This record gives sequence, C-alpha cells and structure tokens, in this order.
Amino acid sequence: MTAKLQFDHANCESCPIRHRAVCARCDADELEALDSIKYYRSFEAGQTIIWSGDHMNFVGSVVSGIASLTQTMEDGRTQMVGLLLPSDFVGRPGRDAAAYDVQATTDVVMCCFRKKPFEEMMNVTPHIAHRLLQMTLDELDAAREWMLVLGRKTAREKIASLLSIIARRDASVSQKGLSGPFVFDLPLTREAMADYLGLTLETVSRQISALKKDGVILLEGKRHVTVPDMDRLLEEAGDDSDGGFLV
Amino acid sequence: MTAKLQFDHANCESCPIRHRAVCARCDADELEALDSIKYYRSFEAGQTIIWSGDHMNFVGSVVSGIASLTQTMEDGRTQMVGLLLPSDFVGRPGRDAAAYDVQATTDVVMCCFRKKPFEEMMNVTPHIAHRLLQMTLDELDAAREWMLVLGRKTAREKIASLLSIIARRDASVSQKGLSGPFVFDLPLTREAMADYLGLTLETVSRQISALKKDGVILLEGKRHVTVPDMDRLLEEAGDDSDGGFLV
DNA sequence: TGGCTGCTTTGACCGAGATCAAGTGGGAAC
DNA sequence: GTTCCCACTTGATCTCGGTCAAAGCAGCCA
Repeated sequence: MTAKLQFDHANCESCPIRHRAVCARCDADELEALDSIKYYRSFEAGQTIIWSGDHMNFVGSVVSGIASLTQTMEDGRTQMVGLLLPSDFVGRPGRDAAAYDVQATTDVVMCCFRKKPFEEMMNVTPHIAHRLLQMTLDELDAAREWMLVLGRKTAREKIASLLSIIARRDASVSQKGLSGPFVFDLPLTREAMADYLGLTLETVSRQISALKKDGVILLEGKRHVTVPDMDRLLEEAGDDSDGGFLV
Repeated sequence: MTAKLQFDHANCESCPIRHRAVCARCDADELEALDSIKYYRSFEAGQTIIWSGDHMNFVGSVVSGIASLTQTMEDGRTQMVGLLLPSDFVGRPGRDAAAYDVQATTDVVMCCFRKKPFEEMMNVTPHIAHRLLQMTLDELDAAREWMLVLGRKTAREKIASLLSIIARRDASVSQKGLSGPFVFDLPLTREAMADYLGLTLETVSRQISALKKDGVILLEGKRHVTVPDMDRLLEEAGDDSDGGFLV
C-alpha cells in the first residue's frame, strides 16, 4: 500500500531532483551535511500531508508525485493555490504554522528535513538560501500568472491554460521535444481541476468535452490526453506566446 | 508637477521605510554601502514605471505612494496581480526583463539601485538576501490569499475583502488602534478596483452602493470611507478571522 | 454475476455579473 | 458663470457558468 521509492535512498547524487530542488546549488560538502539530516516520507494519493494551521516541524521537497496547496472557506468553498511538482519545496522557514492544506494528489514521496536544523543550515549555507529565494520568486511569478487565469479568463480558456501547463511540464520532465503531438495523463480529477480553476466540476467536464468535440484535444478514456497542435491549444488559452510558467 | 520628497534624502536612518524595506536588517556599514549606490526617482499618478518585457536596469523600494503590478492579455483584458505599498520591493534580481507592467496609482517615490551593483551587494550581504527572501515569501502568501478571492468569492465578498485590506493597511501605517471605526480614503479608482478584483467597474460601483445601503460602510464623496464595524465587514468578506495578509 | 462506489458526463433551468447605454456630479479650464 | 471632462452611478438586458438532477461507466468486492 505504501508508495515505494524508485531510487537509491542513500545517495543524493542519484536523486532525480538533484539539479532542480532547493539543494541544486550545493557542493559536495553541503550535500553531505544535508544528507545527514534528511529523511524520506511517503504519502498515498488523497492523503493530507499537512493541515492548515498545524504546527510544522519539517520542511522538504517533493521527490515524486504531485501535491496541492488548498485554501478552504468556512462554508466549504475551496481554492487550490498551488500545484507542487517534483523538486518543489514545501514549508516556510521562519514560520511555525502551515498556511494551507497540503494534499497528495497522486502517491507522493518527499525528502524532508526537520525545520530547526534546516533553518540553521540555511543560515550558514548561502547556496541553499539563494536557491530558495530563486525558487520562491519563480513560484510568485506562477501565482501571479495564475491570478490572470482566475480573474479574467473564460471557462474554456481556463481549461486550455491548465492543459497547456500540464503538457509543458510533462514535456520538460520527459525531455520530449516541443514539436509533434503532446501526449500525457491528467494527474487531477475533474474536481481537483475545478478547485484549481475556480470552476465547478460540471463546467470542467463540459469544457473538456467541448475542446474534444472541436478537435483541440483527443481523449482516450477520461485521463489520457493528446494535443495534436500545441499552438492551437495556446491560442485557446488566450496567451499566444506565453513564456515560462511553472516549467 | 513632480512629486516632492517629504524627508531627508541623504540619510537612510530617517527613511520612513527603514525598518520594513529590503534594507531592514542591515547594520550601519551595510546601510552605508547601500546609501552610496542608491538614488531616488519620482513618478506621477498614472505614469507607467516599467513596461512588461522591458529591460530592467534597476530594482528598488516604494518609499511613498502606491503602485500596481498589472498583466494584460492581447485583447485588452487586464488583471492587477499585486499592489505595491511603501516598503515593497520592485524588480527581480537575476532576471533581465520585467514580467509585468508597473504603474503609479498615486504619486510615487522610489528608492532605486542599479541592478548589477545591487546583485553584487546581495551576494556578499546575507542580511539583504535573507530579508528579500522573507519579503518574497510574504508576497507569495498574499498572492495565494488573493487567488481564493479571485477564484471563489462573490462580487460583494470581493469588494469587502479589498476594503478590509485597505482599512487594515491604513490602520497599521497610521498606528491607529484596531477598535472603533476605521476611516480612510480609497487610493484606487473604481476601474483599478475592478482590475484587481476580476470584475467590471459597473459591478464594483453597484456593490459599493449596496454595502453603503446596507450600512456596512459609510461613504462621503466617492473615495472617503468609514467602516463603523470592522467585524461586520470581515464577515461580509467571507473570512471571519483572517490572519495577516499584506499587513 | 451483480451490486457497490467513485468519477464523469449530460441535460434543464436559473441567476450573478457582464454588457450596453444613459445619466449624474464635481472639479478645472476658459 | 459655462463648458468640458472624467470618474462614477444607475438601468435594462443578455449570457456564461452555477445549481440541481439523472444517468453512464469502470473498477472492485462479495
């Protein structure tokens, strides 16, 4: 039942997120120091990793799988405020309580550090602090990009935006080129997509059906998507030459 | 016509944002180093400070006034993605092109640094890098908070949310207590509010009228607002015990 | 095999907010 | 003063996406 690790625990060098995570800039010595305080944790799909308001005694990186940051209002309305992909950082140095729910959307493996030792390490290791700043600035950009999606785009454009992000991220992970059709599996349920997009799950379903009917995407089953023409999808998303974004 | 500075240029110690800006943690020596590379710039209300896509050769802090970060789609739809208040930082170390339009909403004075020297300074001054990380994390929180507003709140709740932010910010600046009525001037036009909230200006106007009619706020002229009961306003905003946020 | 259960689709209807269109009011220029 | 302008308000109508309701469909367990 527990998600199994697919790589060698003992060795940071072989870690799949070695070059992108908060430790990306670390040299051999620094890596060794981190190595000595790290530990792995696995979470099953659907499990809540951290509850909003809880005391957080660890920080860490997503090694594999996808997690989400979610806010909830008292009456139950929820909004996803971040998607955490492999190499993304969880937790906030210098703060005790978690600000959001963190949930495992798929099975997730995290590389964790107890907060105190990590904070101390950060203070004496500019490589870590600097990398974390860079990653935080990237996340801020992604969040602001997403504000445009939430505030101004139509339902159809929202769906197209989400699909293009997932397609792009998938291509960057699997190192496929940017030409030819994009093929990937949706890692989110219709409801999770709705929470991310500020829509209802019915609207998500309808708009996906519409994009399929119009030939913008092909669907095999409910999750397997083919994008025959990426430019067409980007056009549907409303941003015709959108740079960057989550990667 | 040019906005005039209200304080002593020569001296960082007397700077109104000394204790909150990116230089907050600096000691006397560091401050002196910054002092030697800083310069002030003034902008009039309505002026564009930076165009999205432009090469940015400076970074800096807002000293007084309010600026906004805005994204625009090709068809003209716009979304404000950030409000920059005194002490907020503008620009991104390590990136050349600006990602957003930055506009002066009121008359603005900025304390600027040429990007290169600032980056070099940052690399050798952990106090600056650390403070910038902290400020960026705060901004990220504010952005995510705002995603909930954009994605899930009704027009009325959005207006109430914006008013409560402005009221709170104003109280924190002017050091008024948190009891008794809040009184402040709206620093934004109806259109700017609409851009921030993902609404049209007509809807903004209607909802403000409705809140006024229901006694949640009092209006004198079009911009002068009194909030007789802050808890009532927060209730209307949908967050009944909302912590933090922009400050 | 049948019946759950969870995810998804589809339909009918409704309403919040957008759109289109006047109209108001106050300040600045003439 | 009067005129212009600009920010704002208000009204009438339309529409996109929400809401409520009913199936469809695949996987799973008994």
